[in-house]
Amino acid sequence: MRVRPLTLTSNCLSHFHSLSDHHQLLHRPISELNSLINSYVRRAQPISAWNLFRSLRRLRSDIDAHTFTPLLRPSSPSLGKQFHAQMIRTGVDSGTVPKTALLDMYSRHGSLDDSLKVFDEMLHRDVVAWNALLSCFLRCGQPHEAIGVLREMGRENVELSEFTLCSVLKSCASLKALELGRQVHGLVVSLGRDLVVLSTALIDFYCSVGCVDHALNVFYSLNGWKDDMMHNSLVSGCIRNGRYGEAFKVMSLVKPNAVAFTSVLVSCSEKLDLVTGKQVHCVAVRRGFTFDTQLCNVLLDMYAKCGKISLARSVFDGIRRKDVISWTCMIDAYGRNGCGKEAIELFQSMREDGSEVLPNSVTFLSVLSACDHSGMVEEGKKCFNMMREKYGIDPEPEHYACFIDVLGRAGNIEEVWSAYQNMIQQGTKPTAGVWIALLNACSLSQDFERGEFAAKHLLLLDPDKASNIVLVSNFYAAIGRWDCVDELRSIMRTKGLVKEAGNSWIGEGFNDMPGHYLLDCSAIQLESESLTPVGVI
DNA sequence: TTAGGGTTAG
Repeated sequence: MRVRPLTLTSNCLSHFHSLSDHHQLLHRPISELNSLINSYVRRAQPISAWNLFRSLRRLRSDIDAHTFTPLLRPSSPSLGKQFHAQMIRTGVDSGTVPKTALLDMYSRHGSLDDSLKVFDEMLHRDVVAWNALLSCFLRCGQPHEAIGVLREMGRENVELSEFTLCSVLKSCASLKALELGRQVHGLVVSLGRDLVVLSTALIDFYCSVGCVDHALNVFYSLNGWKDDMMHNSLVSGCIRNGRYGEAFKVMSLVKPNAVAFTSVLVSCSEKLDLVTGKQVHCVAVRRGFTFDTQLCNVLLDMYAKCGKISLARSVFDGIRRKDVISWTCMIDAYGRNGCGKEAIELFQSMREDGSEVLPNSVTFLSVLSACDHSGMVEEGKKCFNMMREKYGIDPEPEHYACFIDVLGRAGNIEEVWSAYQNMIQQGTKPTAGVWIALLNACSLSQDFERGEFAAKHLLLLDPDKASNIVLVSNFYAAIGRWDCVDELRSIMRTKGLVKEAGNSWIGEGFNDMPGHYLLDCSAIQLESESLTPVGVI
C-alpha cells in the first residue's frame, strides 16, 4: 500500500485533519506520527498532541519512546509521572534519549531526586544527558552541584558542547564566580565563531558579577547578527547595575520589545522612580505593549510601589487578560497602601470573576497582609481558613506569621497560640518571622511565659542578629523586666552589635535619577513621539 | 529524537 508522504510543512497539521481516519493512524509509519506529535507540541497545540497520542495508544502496537518524549516537557508533574509509568509498562523507557527526556521532565518539576534516579539508571550517558543533569541542578537552585557536574564531565572525558558552556555560565552568574566564568569566556572565544546564544549568556554572566563594561565589550565586539534576547540581556544587565545611559543607548539601537521595557520598569519600581516609569509607560502605550500582561503587571506594580494607587488601578483595569499576578499585585497594592477594604473587595471579585484565574499562595499572603495592615481580623480569619478548605493550599510559615500578627494585633492571645499549635501539628517549621509575630503578640498581651518561649527560639535561630535582640529587649521592657533588658543591652555591647538603621525608600528614588536619563529615555522613542502623557497618565 | 540565552507578584 502506498502512503502519501507526510511532511511537516506549515500546512501539515490541517492536512492531517483530513487524513485523521483510522486508516492513516493505522498505516502511516510510527516515526511520522511521532514527528507530528512533536510538531503539535512545538506549535503549542497540546490538545492536538494529546489526542493523537491517545489514538496511537489505542490503535498501534508499535509506539516507541518518541511517541512519549515530546509530551514529557509540557506535562504537569502528575501527568509526567503517568507518562513515565506508561513508558515502563510499554518497555520504552530505557535508552539514552528517553532517559534524558525523563530526567529533564523531572527537573522542570523540581523533582531533583527523581531526576538523579533516572540519571543513575542510564547505561550510556552522552553529552546531552550530562548537559541535562547540569541544567537540572541549575533549575533546582544548586549551582555548586552544577559546577560539580562539569568537573565530573571532565573526569569522564565528555567533550563539552555549547550547551554545556551556556549552563556553566549561568552557574557562574549565580555563584558570582568571576574567574571560572572568564575561563569559560576563553573557551567560547576558542570556538572561533560568533555565537549569539553563548554571547548572550556571557553578557548575562558579566552583568551578574557587576562587570558591565565586559558585557558591553562582548556585545559591541560581536560581528554577527544580534537578536532581541541579546539586546534584552544587555539592557536588563545595565539596568540592574544602574547603568541607565548604556541601557537606553542599547535600546535605541533596535526597536526594543516588551521585555526590554519590562526590565526598565522593574528598576523604576525598585528605585521608586516614578518619573522614568511614566516616560516608559508613554512609550509602551504607543508601541502597543499594553497588550502584554507581564509588562502591565510590572507597570501596575511600579505605580503601586510609588504610592500611585489610582494609576495602578487604571493599569489593572486595562489589562485584557489578567493573570494571577495581575490580581495579586493589585490586591497587594491596596493592602500596602492601607486600603484593606478595597483589597478584600478585589479578592472577592477575583474569586467571582468567572475566569480561570485562581488565587495562589502569594495571593493569600497579600490578602492576609492587607488584613494585617488594616486590622481586619474577621476577614483575616476567613482568608486563612479559605486557603486550605476551598483552594487546597497549605499555609507556609509566612502565612502563619502574618495570620498570627493579625490575631496578635487584636489582642487575642489564645487564638494566636492556637494558630501556632496548629502550625506545629501540620508539621510546619517556624521561621524567624513566626517567632517575631508570636513575640509581638505576647508583648501586646503581656503574656510573659509564651513570649519568653518565642524569644528564646528567636535568639536561638540567629543569636547575632541585632534587630532580633532589640525585639526581645522590647518584649522584656513591655512586661517590665528591666533586668532582662539590661542584660540584653550588655550582650549587644559585648558582641559589638548595632541595630541596623531602618530603611525607607519613600521619596529617595526621585533623587537617584538625574534629569539626563530622561534625555536618554527619549532616545528610545520614535521620532514622531513626544513625551506628552497619554492614557492613564 | 533528549540539553542552552532576555522580562512580572510575597
